[in-house]
Amino acid sequence: MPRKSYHHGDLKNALIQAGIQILAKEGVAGLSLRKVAGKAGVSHAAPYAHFTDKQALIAAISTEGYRQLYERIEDIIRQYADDPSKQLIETAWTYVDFALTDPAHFKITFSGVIEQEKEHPAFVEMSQKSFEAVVRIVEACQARGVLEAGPSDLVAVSVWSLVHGFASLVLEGQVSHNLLERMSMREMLVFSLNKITKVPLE
Amino acid sequence: MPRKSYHHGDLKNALIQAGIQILAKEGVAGLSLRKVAGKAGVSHAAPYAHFTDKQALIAAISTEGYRQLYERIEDIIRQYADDPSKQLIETAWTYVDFALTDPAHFKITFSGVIEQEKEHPAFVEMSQKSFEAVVRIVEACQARGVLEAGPSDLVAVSVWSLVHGFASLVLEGQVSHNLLERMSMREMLVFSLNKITKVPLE
DNA sequence: GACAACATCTTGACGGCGTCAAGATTTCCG
DNA sequence: CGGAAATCTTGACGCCGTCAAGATGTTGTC
Repeated sequence: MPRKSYHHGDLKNALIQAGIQILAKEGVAGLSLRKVAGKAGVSHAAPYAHFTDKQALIAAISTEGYRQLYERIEDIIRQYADDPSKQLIETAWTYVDFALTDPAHFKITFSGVIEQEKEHPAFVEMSQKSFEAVVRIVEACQARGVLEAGPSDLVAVSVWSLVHGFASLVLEGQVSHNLLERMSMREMLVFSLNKITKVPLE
Repeated sequence: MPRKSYHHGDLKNALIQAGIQILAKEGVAGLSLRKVAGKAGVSHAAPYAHFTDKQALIAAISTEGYRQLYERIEDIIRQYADDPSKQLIETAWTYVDFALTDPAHFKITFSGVIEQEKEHPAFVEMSQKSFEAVVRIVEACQARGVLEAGPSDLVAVSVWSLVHGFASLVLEGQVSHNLLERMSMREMLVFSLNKITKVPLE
């Protein structure tokens, strides 16, 4: 798809999308600036007009991953406005589902591929917004007696740890074949979540 | 430190150790085969006599990370042979401590940097042995009523998820400064662990 | 409407990287 | 002792991230 004009028009977003596609097809190791540029139909150095270096592009791709997660969480909160247990489960599952559906994008977003994250304010902002959404869900669960009382940010760290850890273990294939024959991913996730709730979910 | 003879003698292990040192000083991004070779005092292609490619060296470094963790877990099990609660806490803490002490080595070992892990049997074996050690601790905890009954491998996945997730969040700086002022890492970890035990630990 | 400043993109170059092939050196074993 | 095998070096290849210089298009100003 060649472009008509010398200027691309929306190269920055095109590069981010190209990057996400390359991640899906070739994994984290296959992601290079030159391939991303090629896929967007520009020369190998064109990305430097929009990103200071490769890390900046990775940060943008990660930010987009966080943004997608955040949107889904907000949708779930709205959809189950009066059912905090459901909010908790579905948010946890959407996280694990992200990991299973787009492993490389998940890894680059949530598994510390990005270094010096402090230098990428947009990334920090999206990660904080997502965490705050989890805190809101935790507070709603506490109000209904689904989770024990206590500092909501602290409880949110526990919940977030459990879910992130589970997704990581699944991605790394550390969850044994034996176990997977006995129950589904979702059942295992709910089993784990039930360990930290006062009331059984689902 | 030049070597006397043409042959190195123990180049394979020297390369692994050189890799671990480079990880500590320059992080995951700074790890290259050529630098590892240089640090070991051999030419840039010498590693290929011992590793089929860079992934194989990374797998060996990861296996060594898992081996160190496994040894510490076994020590803890022996040291607290009649106190499963202590085994659980100390094993969890040694995992988080690894992440804090040697972040890059931890990431490369436990955060899915290695691809196609099935092709590296030594790595798979060490990861299974470590998981089985956790299963043993879980079973001991269940026998004492510290953890609820249920399939021990399933409960172990919950515990392992929580601990791995917590370590990852800490490494990525997702645990807020605000929270860290109120309590220590270890207190947060114990707080989370207490959520999944029947009896308070510590 | 001209033109200057600016943003965007191309071209070409550099060193570092993973990898491979060919050959040198040393060790091992019959 | 002598050849086979293991180990290491040298040199090359293409891909990579990055930078500098210049070409091209856009925008704002008088």
